[in-house]
Amino acid sequence: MQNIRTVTQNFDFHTHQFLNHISLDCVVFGFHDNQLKVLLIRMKYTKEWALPGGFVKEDESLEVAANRVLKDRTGLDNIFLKQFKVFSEPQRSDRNPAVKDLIDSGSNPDHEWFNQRFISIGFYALVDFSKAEPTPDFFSDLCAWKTLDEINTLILDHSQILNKALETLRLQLNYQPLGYNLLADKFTMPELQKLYETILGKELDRRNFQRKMLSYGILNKLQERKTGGAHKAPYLYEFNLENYQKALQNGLFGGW
Amino acid sequence: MQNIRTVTQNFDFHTHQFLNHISLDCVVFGFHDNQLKVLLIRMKYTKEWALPGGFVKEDESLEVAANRVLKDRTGLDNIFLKQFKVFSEPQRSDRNPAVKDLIDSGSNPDHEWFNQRFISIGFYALVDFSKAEPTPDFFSDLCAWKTLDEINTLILDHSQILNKALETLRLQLNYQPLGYNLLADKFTMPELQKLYETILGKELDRRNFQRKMLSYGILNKLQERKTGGAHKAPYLYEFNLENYQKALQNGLFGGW
DNA sequence: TCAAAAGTGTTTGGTTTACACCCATGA
DNA sequence: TCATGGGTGTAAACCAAACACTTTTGA
Repeated sequence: MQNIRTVTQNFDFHTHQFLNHISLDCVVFGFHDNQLKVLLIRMKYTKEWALPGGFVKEDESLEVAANRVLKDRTGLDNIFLKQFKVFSEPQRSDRNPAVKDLIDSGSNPDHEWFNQRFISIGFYALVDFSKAEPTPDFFSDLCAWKTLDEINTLILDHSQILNKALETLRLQLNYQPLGYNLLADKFTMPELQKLYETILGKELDRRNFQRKMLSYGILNKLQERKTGGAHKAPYLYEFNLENYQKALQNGLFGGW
Repeated sequence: MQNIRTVTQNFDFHTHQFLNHISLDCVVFGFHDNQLKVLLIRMKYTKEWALPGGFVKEDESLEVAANRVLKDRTGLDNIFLKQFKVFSEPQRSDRNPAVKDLIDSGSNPDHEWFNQRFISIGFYALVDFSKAEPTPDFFSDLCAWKTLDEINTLILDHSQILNKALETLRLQLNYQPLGYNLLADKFTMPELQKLYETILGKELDRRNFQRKMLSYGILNKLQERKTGGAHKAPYLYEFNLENYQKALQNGLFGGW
């Protein structure tokens, strides 16, 4: 197995002037094939899976840093993202012994950087699956979408971070424009419903869902239909963003 | 005006081993005289008002640190507290020039500590007003409850932090045991209603409020009444904590 | 004794739920 | 041609909003 120096040879954290002790991790959600997906990276040498993350430069806010990280991982600008929790257990960033050896081995000038204690700010991000181009970072050899049931162990406390993000998504469903940011510009009612069902983890009545959604006045029904499916062609809709934002101020009430 | 050395003479941040760049600020809410109150401290020399806050020791999680800070400010243990947002604008902890002079003056060994960039994790806390004993910290000469309309300018971005806490409180009203933590063990229905009205910033119908609250099954009606008021003596209630917690899992729905 | 606060109940109208029928499409 | 998914409609149950009357209390 290669020395970690190879891994970090072009990445001197001290000269890059990142703030000590502070990292951020992003739970990037996408929606494809009627399934919720999460963007993960695979570490180069240990082949462990992890959430994409990064550090904060001296002149960046957390939000700017997270946008930079996400731009690197997806190629997208202006991604919708929200802080949801800071993970700060003192032992949370302790690596397991094998990985620690890897980091400490040789005369890697950055091993102290990695072995310091980090608190990590968790962000969740919503992206249009079809527009993102998953790109690994310097420490990973792969960046890919995974459905929730494809995800097993993640490094450190990343599983916990992911779970908290999911819980947050569920709670914020009526307060954040999740549909707008996760779906393509034009989408069908069944697609929107599947998104809701996936996030909520339960099935909803097709007809009542449609009635309620339309009653909010946040959708524009298009004349166009989505063809190519194996059955009756459903209408396409787009969000009326102005009304959507306004409606979210008070929450889309009624409970699902 | 005294040298800042006097202020920090017993408080060497380097030997106390706090993490660099990380601070926390607490918005402590209490409810008294049918009004929502916030705990503030007054800085010793500048007499500016601020949110109580602190720093994180090397072996503490944020939550442990926040509990320590709150124990110091109120004398209470096991306070209900929640992170709500990290404030991380690069310039947010820049002091105004006059205060900066104060900190830099003399050969104060800690002035570098104060002049570094901090990101601050915002916590809101809910306490039983009657049990808290406001106590200033090393940098303040006064710690006191303030109603919202008594609060003018706060230092740094503390006004922004306070506003965000209030917004969070409003959004979490149906998901967190606000009543349980803000009211005394026994309380009247009108008191509970006033709490809701204060947080929501609008009036509610007395009769509908009572019916809905009782329908949740989270209150135990006591035989006791609260005497001493100028009018008909209202019944006292207490929370059925088990049912309350259970009900909050799904949110107390219906919207107010 | 009376104004103000508190306890209790009813009517009304809207919303949610549950369910049925018809249409379109590719296998 | 038929199984499947999609569009649209309706009756019943439920819940929330608006509102009235009575009781208790200290000033």
